[in-house]
Amino acid sequence: MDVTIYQVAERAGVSIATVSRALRGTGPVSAKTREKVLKAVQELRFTPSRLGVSLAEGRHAANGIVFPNLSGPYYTEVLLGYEEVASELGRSVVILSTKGRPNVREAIKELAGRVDGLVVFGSTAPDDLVAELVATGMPLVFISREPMSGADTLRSENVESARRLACHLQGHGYARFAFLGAPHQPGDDISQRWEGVSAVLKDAVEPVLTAEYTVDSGYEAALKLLRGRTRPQALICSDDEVALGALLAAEELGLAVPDDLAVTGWDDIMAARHARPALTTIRQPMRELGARAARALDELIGGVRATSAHQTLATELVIRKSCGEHPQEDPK
Amino acid sequence: MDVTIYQVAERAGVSIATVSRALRGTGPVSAKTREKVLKAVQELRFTPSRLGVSLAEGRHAANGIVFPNLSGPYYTEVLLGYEEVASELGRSVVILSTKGRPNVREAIKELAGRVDGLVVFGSTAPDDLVAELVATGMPLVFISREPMSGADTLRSENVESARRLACHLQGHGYARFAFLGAPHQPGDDISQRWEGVSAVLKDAVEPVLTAEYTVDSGYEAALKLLRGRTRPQALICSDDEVALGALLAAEELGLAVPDDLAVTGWDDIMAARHARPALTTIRQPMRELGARAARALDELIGGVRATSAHQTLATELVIRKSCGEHPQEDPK
DNA sequence: CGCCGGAGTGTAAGCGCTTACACCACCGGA
DNA sequence: TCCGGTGGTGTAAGCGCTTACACTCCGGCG
Repeated sequence: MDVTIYQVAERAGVSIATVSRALRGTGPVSAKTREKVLKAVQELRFTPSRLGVSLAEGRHAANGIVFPNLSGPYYTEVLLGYEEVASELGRSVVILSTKGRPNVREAIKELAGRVDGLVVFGSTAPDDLVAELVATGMPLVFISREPMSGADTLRSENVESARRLACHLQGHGYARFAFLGAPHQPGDDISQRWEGVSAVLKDAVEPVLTAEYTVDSGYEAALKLLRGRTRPQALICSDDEVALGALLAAEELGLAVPDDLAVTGWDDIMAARHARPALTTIRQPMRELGARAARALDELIGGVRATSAHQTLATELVIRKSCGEHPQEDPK
Repeated sequence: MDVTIYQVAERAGVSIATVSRALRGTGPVSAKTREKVLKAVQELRFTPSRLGVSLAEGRHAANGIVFPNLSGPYYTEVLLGYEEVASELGRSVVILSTKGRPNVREAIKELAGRVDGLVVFGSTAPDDLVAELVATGMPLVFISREPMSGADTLRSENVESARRLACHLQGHGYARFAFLGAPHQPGDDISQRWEGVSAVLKDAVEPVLTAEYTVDSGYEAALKLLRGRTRPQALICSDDEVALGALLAAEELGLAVPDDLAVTGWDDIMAARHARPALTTIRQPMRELGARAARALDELIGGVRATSAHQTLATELVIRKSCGEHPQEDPK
């Protein structure tokens, strides 16, 4: 910007303190003076410098968020919910995508330096960096990470949801299952999903790795798997994108879904509804996740705790065509 | 943050000027002194305050971007390309979504106050606000807005692409068309697409309004249209989401796509590929759009113009199943 | 032997605000 | 009439940096 509070003060014939008070409504200012100030502000098109304000106030009035990428709808939706609430609370949001970035540590620290608090997706920051951040005392919310002290955590429910899904598939009468997902770390969403699925299906389910959580890697993995001798009857995919890839693979191999093969996803992204057959999947409240993160951060920053430090949000099983035609209702 | 340059200076037994010089590499510092400073920095875990640096340097090292929402993949992809390049250039990105926000003007001004430059999607800011922003002299890049002076503009090609699509459909032998799109303003993407389509198809195409650019409104509009007496043979949709809605409507009415009805989209979002029939559509280089915006802004801020102030990016016609089985090749 | 110039460092003036504190009227009550 | 308040305002001290400028050594040169 250009025009400063000094110019306004001079034009209005008052001191800068008075201008500040008139503008922010702190402290008493006579009606006449206020008017003069406002007039000068108008004429000069004065906007207080954010930098000056922040430096003096000692706060950025901004929040950060760190996510791996935005290609799928998952992070996007969370981000959207986050931005909406953050800006309701008067905070701008600064984003950082770590995908394909060489210097994640630096970038995250840099980001931390320009915000009052940070939301971090579990998968994006290595443990030691997390510890370092926590040590600084900065308000922090982690999404999909194991509860820890020194920071809030937030995630949607996985284990029980996975159980429900597995039971539902069992109800269809399938006996051989595969679980398609990239290598996962202890405590992340995927490993929780696996935990739920394998608890129900026991030996009947086999874990299969994919390279990533993308359509292409889902396609590759499914292709390989389905060409094998003992083809599973149902593919439980760790997310919708992998499932879409599996659908593509099945199509290519001439397998009918769901008659020859059932496929399920996770997240209920947009394409899940439009795929044919439409994907049976588990809907995560992604927007809500973002919104809660923003609120939790705000409380952390403000120092008033109204909500719990560690939240788990409920999910919903969305039954469409890809798991079979006549589902018997979920037994449990 | 907590520890300041003064503490570092004291611990290292030097002045703050020397600390600053040692850290930034401006001005001469003896090896011994540098070492002392770095040691103190380590021990104290000092990180320069972004606010202090910015205030002194007179720059934010941050860019803003204003978009309507993130629900579709279009803005998301642009954002992603933007963030990637911006951060390569050493700039953070601050986002602002205008969807459903009451005080857009204030929000945009506030955003403008915390960045060095702004990317704005054409549809989000009213003309007078645009003028106001331009008047401030702030570096500005508008996406999908008519070229103007005082700011860069960037968009992907529409008119010729629309022509190509229309010709392709004509090649299928269709004679009655409808163009599905929300009310558009002069100069925006949709009106350019309509321009291209109607230039080729003339009276054979009828414009049909949708409430928004969403699956639901596409569905509604298509349902109404397809129930009418003279059903069009091909639906040219203004974007993929509308087209997906149209697909749903056709399915509900028992119309086979593409045998009974051809449908096309625009953007080539993820779901376009996975819909069945897969959508014929026009692929925009969304990521590239964002990347270019970031670079243009950087040049604007730096004052070095390497690229043109007004760019138009080429698109690609992606032919899939939804427009018909045996396309004769595009005549033009 | 006196000077010049450059390396190395410190001092202090900003950058644009907020706000504690001091100050000055002026009013009403004793 | 005097005094304690209080509304209204200015002064100045930060907030955490960067950097122009001044200063001090020293080595090298004439």
